Amino acid sequence: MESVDQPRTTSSRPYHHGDLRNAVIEAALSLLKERGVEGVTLRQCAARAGVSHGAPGHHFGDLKGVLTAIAALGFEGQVAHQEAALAGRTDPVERLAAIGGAYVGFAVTHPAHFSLMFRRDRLRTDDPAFVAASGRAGEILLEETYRYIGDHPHARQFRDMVWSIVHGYASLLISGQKKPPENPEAAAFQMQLAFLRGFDPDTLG
Amino acid sequence: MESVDQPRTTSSRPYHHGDLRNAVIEAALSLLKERGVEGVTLRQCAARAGVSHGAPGHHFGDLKGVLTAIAALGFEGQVAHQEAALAGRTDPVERLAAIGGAYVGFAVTHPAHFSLMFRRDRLRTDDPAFVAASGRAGEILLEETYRYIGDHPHARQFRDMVWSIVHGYASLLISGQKKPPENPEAAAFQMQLAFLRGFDPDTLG
DNA sequence: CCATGATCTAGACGCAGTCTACTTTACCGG
DNA sequence: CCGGTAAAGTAGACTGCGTCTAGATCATGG
Repeated sequence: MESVDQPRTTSSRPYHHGDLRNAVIEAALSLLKERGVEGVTLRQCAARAGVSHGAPGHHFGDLKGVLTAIAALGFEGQVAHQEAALAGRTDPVERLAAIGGAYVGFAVTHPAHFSLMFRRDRLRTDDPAFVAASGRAGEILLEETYRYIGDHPHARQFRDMVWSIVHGYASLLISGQKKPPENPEAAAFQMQLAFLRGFDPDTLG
Repeated sequence: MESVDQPRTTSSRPYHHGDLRNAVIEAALSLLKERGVEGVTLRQCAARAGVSHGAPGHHFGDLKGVLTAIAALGFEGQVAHQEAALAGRTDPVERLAAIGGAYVGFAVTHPAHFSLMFRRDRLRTDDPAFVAASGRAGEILLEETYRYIGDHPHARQFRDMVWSIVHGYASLLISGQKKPPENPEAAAFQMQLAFLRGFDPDTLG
């Protein structure tokens, strides 16, 4: 049981790491899971990757660079989770509800990662990879909205309502403001289903 | 134009401040507004209050204590804003929509303060004042929900939907995920109104 | 009037981000 | 094959932070 915070070995380690960028990201992800957003530091990432404290800077510029990179991975993971939840479903209502359920499911399963994704102050929000990943997350919701209500004049407004509900629900659970049910993903799925069945989009305007 | 980060004067300042607790809170609030949550530090609070860097600790224990105190003030301010929005309104639908609008209005007007209120990692969430203030914020929403749908079997579930929508909308605006409309409070009011008019609570269950 | 406790100061410690100068090494054109 | 150049990594310094400690100051009640 060796301490994971120390360099692997001081002897016979090559001067160049070889794949430091990925090693730092790996370290950042483990720190994020174990210690939350504030626990991700450049020096700890360097230690876990077995390099000097300044090394990560050459690949990411600064801490924001690292956090932005793993935030983008967060959006990708969330989208992947959503796409998995869609698999095999054909009913547009169920698909939209499944998207929402997966949104919340990802959030409660990876609370620190989810939080980071919306921590504007800690991210470089104009980073191309981040923009692409977060943009895709919004698109998948819009696509399923169109599948549900077609070319409705207020489709975007409707999407924003759906988005607000699931994002708000996830945020309230994570912040401890609302106590989580046994199965948050299923609860979110049901809530979304209830909303879709009970709400008439033609009311918008 | 003297720097506000420095002690007021080093000469003729009494050894004891007299009202340091309030001075620190005042300093913390200004730092929060100017520099965001991460900009609120014990040392900066001390400097703005004109005392030594260790002095705030005697009144708040640690940084979490200061942040918790101003987070509680945040909930109180939000509730006050909501109650002001209720003034003169009698229609239960409009009242509930106004609560939601004020919820979002407070958030976009005081984004850093709003963010802090839900930053569990930076707060002592079992602090009595914090518990009371945040609890009151949930109650006012529940009260207006009851006024709207009466003693409905799924009143709490309905409240959670309303809460999720406004909280999610506010969060998406603040995190920059959704671009804000001209008047966010009015937009939230309208969205809430649309939701209440278009959604049938009896669908729940 | 004085002792006691609350309040405040000042210094130290460790950890953080970031900057700089320097070392090591990969690689590419000749 | 070789040498120069740029990338990658090291090590130290600097500042700011939270927090702890020992000591100074002062208000207050007995």
